[in-house]
Amino acid sequence: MARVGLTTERLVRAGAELADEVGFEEVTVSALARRFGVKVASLYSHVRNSHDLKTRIALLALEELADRAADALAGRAGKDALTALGDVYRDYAREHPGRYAAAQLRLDAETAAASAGVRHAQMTRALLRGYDLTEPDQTHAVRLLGSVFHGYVSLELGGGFSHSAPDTQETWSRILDALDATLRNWPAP
Amino acid sequence: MARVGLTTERLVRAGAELADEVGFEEVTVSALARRFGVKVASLYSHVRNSHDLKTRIALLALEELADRAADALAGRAGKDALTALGDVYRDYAREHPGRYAAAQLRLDAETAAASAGVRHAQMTRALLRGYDLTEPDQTHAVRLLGSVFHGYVSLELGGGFSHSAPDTQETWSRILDALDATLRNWPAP
DNA sequence: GCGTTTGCCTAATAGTTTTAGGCAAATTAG
DNA sequence: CTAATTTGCCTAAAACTATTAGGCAAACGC
Repeated sequence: MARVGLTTERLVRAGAELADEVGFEEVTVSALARRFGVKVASLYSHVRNSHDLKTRIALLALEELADRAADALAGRAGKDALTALGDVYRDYAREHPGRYAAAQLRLDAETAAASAGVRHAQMTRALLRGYDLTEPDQTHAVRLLGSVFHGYVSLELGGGFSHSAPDTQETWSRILDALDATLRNWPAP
Repeated sequence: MARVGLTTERLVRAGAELADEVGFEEVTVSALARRFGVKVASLYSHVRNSHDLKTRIALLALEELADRAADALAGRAGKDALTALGDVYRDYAREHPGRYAAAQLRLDAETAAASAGVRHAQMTRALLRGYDLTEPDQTHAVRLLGSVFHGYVSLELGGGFSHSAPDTQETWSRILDALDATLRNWPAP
């Protein structure tokens, strides 16, 4: 029988593409097998099960996102960095909605700790060094940024701001302005 | 054969409970039939299909949430109202994680327009009357609030802020403070 | 070439979704 | 109060997904 050359790597990569095309929910072992023209059972030598496959796609997305973030943040500080980081999340979600959804998958504590998720937290903290925040306010601010970025991106992607004026780009800019102002002038408790 | 007394209403309500117990993802026609002690096919007289069931659960959650919000906002203004609304979302998500997840389901435009989703937007706008914002800033602010509330709640629920100091209640308070300050002092473009 | 590893296969089991058609219980009518 | 009708839940069946066990042949190491 002709061998297609399946590897875990190729499966995960194809799974990520599939997610972007049809949605992360629809990524299934069967669909992936179909895409490679092999039988479903053949995938089970390369991924443990469906959950394992999805987890690996999530980890891939988290890494790609962290790589982009690191790139975008290099040499930037203050509002410039804030905008760059926000844009990384927003652009990634728009370019790769399936991967972005995958990145939202709940990982168990151990997997999460070994994932690129920690880099994300570190980079957000690094960004905040451009503002004048000390603990515990820095942590509060990390969480605020995470909330706004994730919340905005997922609402926009889900059509929550659908087709109504003013356009979403304008809102996004104004939200970044507002965030910058908030961080520069963090209110006392 | 003994009749159990299935109705669409009862199915949706039980589906919502099931969602809170095992997660919205795991709400399945089969599981619901099991819960009622009837055969799977019997449910198809009351809900069109699996997607219909999930949609109805989502609509229920949106309504419950809107009712709570209306209650909480009555007689409040300014930061008081802001805190009350934020707490409604956060508390609801903590009490009913499955329903909250359901409320995030992507509805098609028509269904969304007929849902309690529009009440949510209206209430947020009403809240903003306590601040000095005019269009289009008001819309930007509606979107900001939606992003922060949804983003924070879903990250907290997903364990994104897991078990690290400072505790999430403190962060939540500080985020509400920051939002209030931002709205009182909305930055010019 | 020969043996070993490994990749993909067939076969089988189990669970979910959905449709079609049937019988009996509940409801309405005469 | 029986008879007719509606309705509720059932059985049966097809299609798809997930997963495991075991087999054969291709690729590789010598």
